Amino acid sequence: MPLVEPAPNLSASGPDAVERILASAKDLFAESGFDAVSMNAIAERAGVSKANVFHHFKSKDALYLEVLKTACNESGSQIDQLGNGSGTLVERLRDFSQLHLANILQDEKISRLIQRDLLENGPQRGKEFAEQVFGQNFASLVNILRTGQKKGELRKGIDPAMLATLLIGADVFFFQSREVLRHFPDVGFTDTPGSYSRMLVDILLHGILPHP
Amino acid sequence: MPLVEPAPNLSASGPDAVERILASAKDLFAESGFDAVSMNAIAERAGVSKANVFHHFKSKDALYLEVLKTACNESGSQIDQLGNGSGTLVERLRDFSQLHLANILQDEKISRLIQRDLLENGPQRGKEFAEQVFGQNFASLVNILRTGQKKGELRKGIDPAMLATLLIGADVFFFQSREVLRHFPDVGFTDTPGSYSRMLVDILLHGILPHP
DNA sequence: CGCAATATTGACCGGCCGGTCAGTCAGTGC
DNA sequence: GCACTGACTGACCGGCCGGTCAATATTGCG
Repeated sequence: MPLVEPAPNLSASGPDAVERILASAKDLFAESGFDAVSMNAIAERAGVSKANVFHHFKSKDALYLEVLKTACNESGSQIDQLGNGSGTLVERLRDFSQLHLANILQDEKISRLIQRDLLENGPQRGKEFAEQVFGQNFASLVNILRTGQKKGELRKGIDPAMLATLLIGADVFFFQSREVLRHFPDVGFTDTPGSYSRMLVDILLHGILPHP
Repeated sequence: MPLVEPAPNLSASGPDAVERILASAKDLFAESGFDAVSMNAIAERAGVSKANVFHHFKSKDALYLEVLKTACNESGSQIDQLGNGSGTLVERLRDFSQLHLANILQDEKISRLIQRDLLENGPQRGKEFAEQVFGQNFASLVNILRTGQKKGELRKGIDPAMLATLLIGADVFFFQSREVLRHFPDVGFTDTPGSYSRMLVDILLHGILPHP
């Protein structure tokens, strides 16, 4: 694919070469995917020679995995504050929804990278992500919901895992489909994630039927 | 006389070579993405020579666009029945949710293909898809919701476009995240899309708070 | 049948790919 | 000065890439 890249924003000097290589690789992999990015391109963007990239990372796969690993760590540490929330379940849901969407949008590159990797590496990678990256966060979200449900703050018929899936899925879908949604004349929330999040929680809390 | 090719599931004879090429390309592009698939691989899978592929399609891009075009047509014609639904808005929502998810899951390849293309071709492709593929379906879904709202079947504060986004997004997220969700011990609906769909509509209709 | 149009092919091209290698260079301890 | 180390480089490799082409098989039609 052509995909002309803009000016290589990473100049030759600056942080360590290794960091520059990792940053370039993250950007390029997130933009265009593993196969579409050449080691040459990564080296050029980082301002080093291709051979130097191979000096620091023993193969393209190793570099990719390193990029993915750091991306996952960054992504994972973001939502740790989730458990700290106090107040009613409703308040915590509002906070979570807002914070979660903001985190996704904040580092687009990481989100795209993970999304792309899941798409390309199928079920096996799905399992790895589930167990090593998202598992804890999802489980703790489910636990919060389940506790709230036992205290009567949540309707009995609700499956907490289903609700958690919906909360996360709505944000992920918003992120990845923004460029499509933007062109639907009926959609007015593409550029105001805050209002999207508010409407989401409102619907989840009260439903869409009249006379709540 | 092309002797019988060993492994590929599409043997040499059968439908026209063009159709075999399109089918192979669709499978491979959906599996691995544009850049990761070589014309040689497509040709082998289709049981023809690479040169023959170039005889029928003037370039790799042209072949890809053709695949995408047919995939979009298939995908688009599926949801046409949406407008036919009669009965209350609630019934129509149930039907739509069930049908929509089933359609996504039915031809996984098409879904993956479109998802991948949106990821790789950015905003420009997003606009094309919005205008040429999904626009009508989305607009008609929004119209159904808006009409129901005017008749009082839908709470007043609800944004119909938001609800439509949520309906579609929940299904899309379910499809693309199944391989992750499957490994969360709390999640029990990964292999029963019907129950997912039911729970989704239930939450959307009645909300999650007690005493509806 | 003959004959043109089409379908199909293997051989081939320049170019880029991931990766290797011999070697340069700056720093450091002795 | 000297030996050693690790960062770094340009040149190079075999192999595959998308794409071309002349030649051949196959078909359809008068």
